[in-house]
Amino acid sequence: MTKDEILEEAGAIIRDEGYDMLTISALAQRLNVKKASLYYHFESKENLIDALYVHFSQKLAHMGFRVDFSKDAEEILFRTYEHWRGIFLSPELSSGLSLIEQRKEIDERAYDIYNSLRLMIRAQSDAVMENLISRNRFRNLDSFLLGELFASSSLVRLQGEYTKEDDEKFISSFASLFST
Amino acid sequence: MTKDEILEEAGAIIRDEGYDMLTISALAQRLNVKKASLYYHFESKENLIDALYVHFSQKLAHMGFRVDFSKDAEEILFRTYEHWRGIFLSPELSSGLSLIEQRKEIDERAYDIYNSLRLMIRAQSDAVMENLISRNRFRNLDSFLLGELFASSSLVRLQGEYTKEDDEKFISSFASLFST
Amino acid sequence: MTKDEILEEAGAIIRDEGYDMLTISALAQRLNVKKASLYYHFESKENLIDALYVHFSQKLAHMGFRVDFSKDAEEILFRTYEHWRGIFLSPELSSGLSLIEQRKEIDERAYDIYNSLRLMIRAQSDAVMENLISRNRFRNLDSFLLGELFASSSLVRLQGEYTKEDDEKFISSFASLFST
Amino acid sequence: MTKDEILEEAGAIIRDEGYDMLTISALAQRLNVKKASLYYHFESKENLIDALYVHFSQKLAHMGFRVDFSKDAEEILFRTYEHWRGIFLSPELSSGLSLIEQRKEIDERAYDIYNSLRLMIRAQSDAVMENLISRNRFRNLDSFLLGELFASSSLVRLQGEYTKEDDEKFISSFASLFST
DNA sequence: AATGAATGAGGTTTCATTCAT
DNA sequence: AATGAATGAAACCTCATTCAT
Repeated sequence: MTKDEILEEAGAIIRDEGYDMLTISALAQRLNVKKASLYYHFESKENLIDALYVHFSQKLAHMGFRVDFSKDAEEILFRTYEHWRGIFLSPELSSGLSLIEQRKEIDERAYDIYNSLRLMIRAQSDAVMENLISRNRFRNLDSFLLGELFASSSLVRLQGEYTKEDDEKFISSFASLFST
Repeated sequence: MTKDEILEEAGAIIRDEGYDMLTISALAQRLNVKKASLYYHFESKENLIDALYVHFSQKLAHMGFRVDFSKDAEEILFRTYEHWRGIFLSPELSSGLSLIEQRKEIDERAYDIYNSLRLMIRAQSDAVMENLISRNRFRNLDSFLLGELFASSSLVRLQGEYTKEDDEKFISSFASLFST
Repeated sequence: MTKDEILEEAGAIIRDEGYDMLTISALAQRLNVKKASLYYHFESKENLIDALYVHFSQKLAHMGFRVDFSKDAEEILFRTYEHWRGIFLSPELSSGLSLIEQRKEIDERAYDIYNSLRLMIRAQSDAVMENLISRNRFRNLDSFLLGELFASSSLVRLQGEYTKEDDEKFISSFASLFST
Repeated sequence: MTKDEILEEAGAIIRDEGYDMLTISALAQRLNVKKASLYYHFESKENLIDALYVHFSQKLAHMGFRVDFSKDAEEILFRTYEHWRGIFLSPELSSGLSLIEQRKEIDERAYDIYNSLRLMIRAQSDAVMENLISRNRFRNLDSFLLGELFASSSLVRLQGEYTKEDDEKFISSFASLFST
């Protein structure tokens, strides 16, 4: 049993059953290990949770963002959205996001990560808008405003339950709204 | 001590310290009452939490929405946003929102309320957009799309830490982007 | 079950089995009570131990000292010694003394009580010597020195295992050594 | 790491933090070694504690007692006292004494050592008194009683916090009290 | 309407110990 | 000679709950 395996399982509990259900007992049981064994790897539960934040934080930081800007506007928006969707739905990251979501109002560590994720998405959205405008695919509008509109709408969609079709319709509408 | 006082204090704990810190002991202590006394008012903790959801749900339902559509577009958007802001920041509702936020991925009751709040905001946003378009204050665009853009951006803003000035700048930009 | 009963039993464990054997589990078992019940009466184990020191301290303070100085020297010394013996052997106080003995080098609370007990005995010893000298029953010697000799010898005896006969022989020898 | 180093450190824990704080974990930590390593040197904790008693016992046995009886009474008493003081204050022995002190009422091994130490001091005290009397430096009094008085007073002093000056004053008073 | 007293279950953590390496 | 990894038992403590008063 490695630290990472423990963290992965801890994340799964938080995602599936809620932060308050993450107990050392439950964690040990799911890992087929005795409670005391966990204390060989982590000094305390608090310590483990801390590692959980760091773990997720690092994974997030490793999510590179590359978009092929030679495609048309709708395609670019779609790929951007898909990139973010990949973050929110990846089994690797979903548990971290669930932790953040549940704790962001309570725990500063969670809030900080939540914030930096939000800012990252916003920055990428802004960059895409600027590019689309500079390449004349979008009309010459306030790229900062478009960035916020696209980022926020995407964020809300990613946290809700939308069908892929509906997402596509939204992106297509968004693209045509601002296209040249 | 009334049921409402208990619920209010329970909400405060959830908002200030987190859902997992809502314990009968903590609640009793904050109310200067003995633990056993709480069982006179609520059959169980589960019961109390249930009442908490109902309590918040009812308060939400009582938030009427009236906008004076004779004003100009920016003013209408601003008042709409302020209405939502009132919900998110009111001391009465903030603890309920915190509960919803923390539990919406775990507890169906929370998810349902979260969803209906989201849909309510969305519906109001749509209605405003339709009205602005029908009154020729906004160009004849897809009201459903504009509704989503405004609602989502507002939602994200309301959950983050934006200054009033920044909010105003956003609304003004939004208005001028789609104005006739 | 009262606080005093708990403290009494806790003292018994310390006396009979040692300070390190005073556990909440053992205590509950001896009291025919569940562990959790003890936490209704004391916030924590530390808290309970604190109460134990106070409990013993108060009992000590209530030990009045009265000697009839009309008797002869040997009788007075003997009664004084018996008074101290009463402290060390009384079932009520013995457990407290055992706690003090075991912890006086480690725990300041214990050291303070130990010290005040030692000083009390010394002060009574001094007073007896002064009286015996002033009444011409003892020769005109350094009462302060005699006080220390009698107090120290008594203290050592009370902590060891001496027979009553041996104690009496000691006191009689001591009396005749300094008598007029 | 040798057995002796382990015992030394174990003694230090007992002296500084108390018998109940002597744990394998704490011991390993202070020795910058992993817990499991200690089991290479000692079969069990009980075993180690046993060794601790033996260790101390042997050290005690090696404390030779020699006094130059050609000196005057005060000097002889002083040297005797200093010899005992050396035992109680030596860094080598202090931790063993602390162990004995804490456990003498609980653990027979501790009680036996405590007793033999007490008897050794008493025997030495008696011998000194006999010698002083036989050499006419002390009056012809009950050497057995004087032995007890000096031994007990010294013992109490050595366990308390007396200044060197005060000790000297006591010895000088004691000497003049019984001198020819 | 409130509480004193108790409890079973389960929480986090520490303990001494083992064993393969 | 030492350690990484694990564990059963037991430590302290908190939880929601009950019930007679």
